[in-house]
Amino acid sequence: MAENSFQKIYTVVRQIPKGRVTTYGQIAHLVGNPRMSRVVGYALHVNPEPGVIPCHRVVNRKGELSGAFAFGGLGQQHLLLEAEGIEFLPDGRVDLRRYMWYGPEE
DNA sequence: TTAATGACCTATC
DNA sequence: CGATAGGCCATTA
Repeated sequence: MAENSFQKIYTVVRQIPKGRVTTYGQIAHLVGNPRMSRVVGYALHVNPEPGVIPCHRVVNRKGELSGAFAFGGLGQQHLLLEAEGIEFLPDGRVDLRRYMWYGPEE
């Protein structure tokens, strides 16, 4: 099935521990294709199962969340991440140095 | 099947 | 340091 790639991405995103964030490139790396970063964004864009897939824990390389949020907006993103204990920098980004999730190894 | 698009990343000017 | 260009992969039309 062509959705295999998507399924893998959703699985990885679902495995993200609470109170932690990761980047599209990192997810792509966990999926097995470090260059699938764009496809990762596309997979979350369609977001076939909102509420099940914590897209708010997926940020870009800078630590910023994508402008198009399928959950309800950046406001929801801010609340969700804050509710998980994540602090936001004055720039509106997340501190990847502390909350960057490097994989199921933890 | 070909062409175009995209919630990205990296390199260069 | 900030902005621009190109590249990579999969999905959709």
